[in-house]
Amino acid sequence: MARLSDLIEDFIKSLIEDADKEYIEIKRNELANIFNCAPSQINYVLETRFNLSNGYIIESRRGGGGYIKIIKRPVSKDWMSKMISDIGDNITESKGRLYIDTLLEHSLITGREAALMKSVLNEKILPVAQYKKPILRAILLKVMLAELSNNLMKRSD
Amino acid sequence: MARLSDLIEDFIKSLIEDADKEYIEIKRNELANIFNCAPSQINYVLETRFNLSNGYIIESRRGGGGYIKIIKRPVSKDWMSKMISDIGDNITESKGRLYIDTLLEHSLITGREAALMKSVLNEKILPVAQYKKPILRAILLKVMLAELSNNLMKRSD
DNA sequence: GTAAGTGAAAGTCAAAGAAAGTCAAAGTAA
DNA sequence: TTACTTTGACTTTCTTTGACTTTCACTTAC
Repeated sequence: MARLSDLIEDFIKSLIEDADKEYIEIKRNELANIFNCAPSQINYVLETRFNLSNGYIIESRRGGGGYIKIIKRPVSKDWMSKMISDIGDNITESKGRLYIDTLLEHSLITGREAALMKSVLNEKILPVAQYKKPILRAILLKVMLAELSNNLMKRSD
Repeated sequence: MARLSDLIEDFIKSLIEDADKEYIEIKRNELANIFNCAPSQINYVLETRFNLSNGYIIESRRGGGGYIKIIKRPVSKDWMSKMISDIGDNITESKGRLYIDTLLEHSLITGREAALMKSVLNEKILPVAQYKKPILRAILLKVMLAELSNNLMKRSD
């Protein structure tokens, strides 16, 4: 018996397939209704199947007219995607800067974008325990790369 | 299903676009009538979408011949430092996005920079305890704003 | 002319409504 | 047993509505 979560996962993936955008928007309650399950089941599927390391970014809003937006990072063989998988679960500030410099050298980002990206990797500013900084930094860097990757894709087919 | 507030927001923004001044004047009741909503809905939109940190100033007068004047105020670098002190020690994702949208609207940053900045604020990706997210977010946003402000300084005069 | 009254605005605030989020307990499968 | 799923009660956030208040320009009474 297929798991409900798997069915929902497939359903969402087919929605993304069919969309001509790189993202879809759903209503949590509607979806829960279709599958006749608790709304929080949807959150579970999103957390386990559509997280960053699976190549997705989730954005949402509560209240009237609320929504959940599921953004798929293009999985191609380009620089960006490779970098993202290269980075792994943790990274030092200096290594992070190297990645950013590489993008800059190849003119994939502007100087200001590079500066912006480096600013958040700054060891000094991250308000978490020392040992967690490389982890947080890796996540921040990856989410920025994912965003850029989306953005570059849009631009030049 | 677009939110009423968003429709009203867009409507007001297009009015400002079309005007050749940096402000427009509306009648609250007329506008409420166009959108078939409670007049106080207009106040809600003004408070949430056209406030100071969004780069707008509201002036109004009650009584017969009353009006609401919405002024789009030119935003510049020194304004960014004001933003930074406005933010305080913690901020929600949606408020953070508003700050970024303001910079974009006033052409201080590019769309890609905005996307980059927003990606880092994403509630879902921050790998810290729930209650710490607004704190981390505030730090990240402020450091990015500081970087930008620095960058803008260098560039023009 | 001034004061009081009148109606036409806009303002305030709190309650109701509409989503989504969280968390932990209970259920299942490997 | 252990890890993964499902469920549901409760919370938080954002929006919409409406009753009530305040302010202002204009009349009317004196």
